[in-house]
Amino acid sequence: MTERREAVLAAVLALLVEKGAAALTMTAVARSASCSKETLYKWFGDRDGLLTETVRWQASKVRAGAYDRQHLDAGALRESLEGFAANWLSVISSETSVALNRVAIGQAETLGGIVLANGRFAIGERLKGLLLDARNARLVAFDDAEEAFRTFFGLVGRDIQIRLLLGDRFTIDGAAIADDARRAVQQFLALYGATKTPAQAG
Amino acid sequence: MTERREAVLAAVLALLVEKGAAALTMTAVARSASCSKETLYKWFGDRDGLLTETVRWQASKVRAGAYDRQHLDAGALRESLEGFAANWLSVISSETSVALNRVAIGQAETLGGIVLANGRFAIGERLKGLLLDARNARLVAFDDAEEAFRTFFGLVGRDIQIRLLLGDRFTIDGAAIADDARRAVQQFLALYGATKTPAQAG
DNA sequence: ACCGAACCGTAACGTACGGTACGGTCATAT
DNA sequence: ATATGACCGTACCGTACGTTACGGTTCGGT
Repeated sequence: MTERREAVLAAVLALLVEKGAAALTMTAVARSASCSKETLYKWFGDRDGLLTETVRWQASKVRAGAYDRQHLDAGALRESLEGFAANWLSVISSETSVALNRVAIGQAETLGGIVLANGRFAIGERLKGLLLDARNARLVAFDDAEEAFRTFFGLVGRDIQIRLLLGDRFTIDGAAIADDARRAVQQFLALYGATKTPAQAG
Repeated sequence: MTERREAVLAAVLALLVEKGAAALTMTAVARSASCSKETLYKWFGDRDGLLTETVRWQASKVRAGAYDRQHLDAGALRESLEGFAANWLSVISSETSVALNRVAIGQAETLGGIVLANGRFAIGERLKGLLLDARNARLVAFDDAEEAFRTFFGLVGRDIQIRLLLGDRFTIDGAAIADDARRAVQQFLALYGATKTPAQAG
């Protein structure tokens, strides 16, 4: 991935965020990236290839949220879960993510799988690892890690992503994300925590 | 709303579900509905009007899930919540809803608001009514009905809608919906129920 | 100095689609 | 019987966009 290539993809992303998918014409990309259309086609094949490359590139930047596998006690678990939750919330509420998910949904056949693999399923695998470790440490109890993760996913994301995708003006700043993450983890541990925590939440 | 009009909107919906938004050309609609393009433009103004009308029409069909306000005890509450949950799950997992949400997301400026108003916010208002009644009856405890509803929303929907929107092949039959609804309500009541229910779930 | 590759800017091409126009048909009303 | 109007099918128009082609420029290698 050369630097010039990344500049082009960054231009695609910027256009997507600012003007929406409809305005993302090859001409607009070429002008915005100060490159010729011929170069775009030589590098990316066609419009679909350019979009695919952009989605992949952005997805590769989102990777984050590994947790510390050492000494997993209740506090470390909570902290790791909150880290996952806050990171995930900041991703899905970012303008970039919203714009990219919009185009991926518009071309679910070709792009949806990429976004799913790098988003929902990537975080699922990482989080399930944490959950299984936590279960081994008798910190949580569940039968099915996948189901436990899906509940966590729901408690964290709630209605945020669909509202943003559907155009609801909706700003959520860092403090709100931190609060949301804490609440979601609190609720998750109330449901799955092996140590009895008060069921009251919200 | 005349019958012929509905037939046209039904054709739009069918095209949307079968072929996707990209194949939804005015010519295709006219052919599929066995009407002329001129009629389409006379009736609906332009393509956007046709889409808007279709979204509105479908939204008007989704209204459901009023609950029985009489004698709200723990059993009736659980039953009503499960009814909401199952209804909501069946809606968002239907091919029609997926297709319609896809186009609405693709045109979030014009269509997203309609879908939000008739989906997320409509069910929110109805469910908050139930939750407030339940709180009056000392069946649940929360400070903010909106927040409680959003948690319910997350526990019910989890990752289903985003996965379907992004093209994940994902069938969920009536039995699975019923199971999911029961689990979600169980978890919700574990978090918000005033009567102490076992926090164990999943 | 010169070559070739890569690239830029722009023009051009083909096509597909939104929107309009028009002739023909059928039903209803007078 | 005839007129009116709604509607169908199709042809047509203008435009926008994906894609290709081409002339000019820059730049590293020899």
